[in-house]
Amino acid sequence: MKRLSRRFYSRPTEELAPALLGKLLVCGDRVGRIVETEAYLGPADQASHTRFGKTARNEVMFGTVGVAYVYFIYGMYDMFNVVGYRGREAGAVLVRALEPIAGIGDDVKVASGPGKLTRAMGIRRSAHYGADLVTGGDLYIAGGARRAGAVATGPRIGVDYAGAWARRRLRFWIEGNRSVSRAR
DNA sequence: GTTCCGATGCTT
DNA sequence: AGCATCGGAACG
Repeated sequence: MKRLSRRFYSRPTEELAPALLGKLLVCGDRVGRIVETEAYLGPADQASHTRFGKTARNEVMFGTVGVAYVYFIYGMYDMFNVVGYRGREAGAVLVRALEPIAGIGDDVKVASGPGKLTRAMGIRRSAHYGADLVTGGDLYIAGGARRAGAVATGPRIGVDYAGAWARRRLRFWIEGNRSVSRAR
């Protein structure tokens, strides 16, 4: 499978997030189709980890695009993002759900949610923080074989603290796909 | 169907 | 103290 290029990630996350739908996330011999994403922008975005500027946790969001931003939350979940933005900005796309393709069983629920998919795929902050998806390593994104369905949009999940930014339609999913996470 | 809660540890 | 979550319990 062919890795997506650096150029693919060099665009605003609100464009990158829907473009990733239907692509294949690969970690070793495990594969899932991306069916749900969220765009997180630069420091103006009050829901983004970039909103406090560059810190030890989020520094890769300000660095090379096409690199993994993996963070640990709620004491038990790793979340997988890929860095993307255009020009002198910052940002990343959170992958929220995968359709199982290979190596993770065929239970629809196993990768339906951002905390669950990292467990299913074996993605960990300790192993993959800052990993370059373009040049090498076990973790990457490849073009999908099938065409994705229609793209639906809605507010991002779990960011109600972010005021008007919480209401922007920066969540994207493949309409009707059974692996899309249920909103809370 | 809904709402609430605890788990568990890093970040600000 | 709060968190880009989740599964289960309680309730209606």
